[in-house]
Amino acid sequence: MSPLVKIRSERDRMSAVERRVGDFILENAQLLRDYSSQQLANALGISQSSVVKFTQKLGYKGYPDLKYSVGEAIARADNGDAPEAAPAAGGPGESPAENLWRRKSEAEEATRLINPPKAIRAVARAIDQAGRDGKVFIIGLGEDDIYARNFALRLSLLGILTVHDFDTARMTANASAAGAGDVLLVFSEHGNHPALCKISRYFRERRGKLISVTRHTPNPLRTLADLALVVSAHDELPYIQPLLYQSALQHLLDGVFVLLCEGHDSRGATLLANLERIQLMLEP
Amino acid sequence: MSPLVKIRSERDRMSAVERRVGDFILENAQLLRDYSSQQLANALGISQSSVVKFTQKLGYKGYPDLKYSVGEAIARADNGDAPEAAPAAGGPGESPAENLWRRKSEAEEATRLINPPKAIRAVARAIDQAGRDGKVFIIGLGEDDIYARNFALRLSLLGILTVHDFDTARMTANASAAGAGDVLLVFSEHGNHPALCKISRYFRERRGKLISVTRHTPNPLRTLADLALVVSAHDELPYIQPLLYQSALQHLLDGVFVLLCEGHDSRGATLLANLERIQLMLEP
DNA sequence: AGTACAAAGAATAAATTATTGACGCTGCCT
DNA sequence: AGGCAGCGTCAATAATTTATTCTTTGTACT
Repeated sequence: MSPLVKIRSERDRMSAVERRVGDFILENAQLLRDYSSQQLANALGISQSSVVKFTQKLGYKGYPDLKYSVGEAIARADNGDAPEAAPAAGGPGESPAENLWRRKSEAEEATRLINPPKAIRAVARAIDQAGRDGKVFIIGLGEDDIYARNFALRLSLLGILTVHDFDTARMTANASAAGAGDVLLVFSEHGNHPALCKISRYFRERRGKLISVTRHTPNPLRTLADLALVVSAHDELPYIQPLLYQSALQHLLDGVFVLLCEGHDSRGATLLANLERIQLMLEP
Repeated sequence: MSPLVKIRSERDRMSAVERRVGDFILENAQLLRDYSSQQLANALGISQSSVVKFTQKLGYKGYPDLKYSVGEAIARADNGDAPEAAPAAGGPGESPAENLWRRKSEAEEATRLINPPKAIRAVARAIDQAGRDGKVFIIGLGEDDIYARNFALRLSLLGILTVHDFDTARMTANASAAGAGDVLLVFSEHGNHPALCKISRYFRERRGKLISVTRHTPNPLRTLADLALVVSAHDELPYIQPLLYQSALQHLLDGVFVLLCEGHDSRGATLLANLERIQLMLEP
């Protein structure tokens, strides 16, 4: 039980000196942090031993024990978010860094909301499957290439064969090698690049599984896809929005990645081995 | 600032004994309540004075001060209401997604802690300057290439001329074209790739400004650099740690990027124009 | 090799905390 | 009224805990 509540409840049964101690703590709980039992006694003009006895009567082992509990109580009272609650929605005192962080969190949460765990698991399963009996194709253009490249690297570290392209010509060529059991991951923020759509359609004709990663808008690519991951990220500032998009997308992909890792021990082992090998190569 | 986060953020820089103390506290924070500094020392088989020094290095007045802060942190963590129902951080009731999100936040916060705003501003200024009267060279190998590439793209969108390489040969060649007023951004998680160090040294000889982006460890690259950005991210799971690293690093770079954008209206205009042009190109 | 420096521990000083015993007060019983 | 039991307070002091100093050890850098 909170020491503050305890003090209040016992207050009536206390002696005069004890009551003074109790009242002081109730009113100056936050000061207690820097008070020794002696200082507290001085502040009240009483003896140090009275302070200690007070704490013991309340059931604590001694003064430091009570002090610790009061600290907990205070921390619990201002429910942790004091630093966050104050500069809440775009307050003026908010630093740019904190603001950015908050916006990112919002985007990530929004994105998490529109991608049910079921969908994410389905994507992970599909990729896992393709990693066993097939290939994983990945494509993204422009900025999307960055995300595609990133994810492709992660997958190869897991021992999943990935074919990563960043132009439509090559991917068109590669796609002709695709068949059932393969997966194509298309990264396209707006989901309406004609060439990508064309490739996607072609890929589906060859009975491959299509996974799209786009904004949460109605768009042709997403419509084509067997499985669709969608991202939500908005900001009025043109230089902020891409950051949010990336963050939310990254978080989404990380979720898939973790599922892949946790699915099978063998994957984890492969990853570890690969990481070590790379480490060695980079630090001779 | 939560002592637990602080410990995590400093972990890289700690000596072996200090790290043991830190890890013990991170793992047994709730036990600390009943431990004196001597008992803690015994539990770890080290001297009591080492424990005290540990607390002081972290910026606390002494052991009791740290202990009090840890108490607060724990109290804040289990949000006051459900004392036992919701077990502390990392409990089994927590979904993987939420857990990952929390770990990321911690890494980002720790990273923010160890990079003072002043340092970030200095980096932004240096890049901005180079964007006007010079060139910005960027290099990263392996996974670091992803981050380097990402940032390079962002810079070019801002109208800053960037030379991005992902192998040492090319960069070596390019570096010979460097001079005063130029900036080299080196991405290297562990900061001890010999070739990168060599290039960096060479670049500095040519009077260019060197900016390193590494883990928060003492490492050669960071030592060489005029300006150093550092990242803190840890997890016992080998497949989680890279995600945290990336997240924290990304957040750091985003901070720089935002500063660059906000510094001058002209940059914002360039960005806008570029985004539009790209948009058109991708969606004819 | 030699020096400089940092880190850890042992010893010890300082501080804080807990206990003891003395003193005084109040209330109550004879 | 006198005396005594019980409680509360405090000063003194014992015990514990914490902080500092100093020495040793190991390590990195000439």
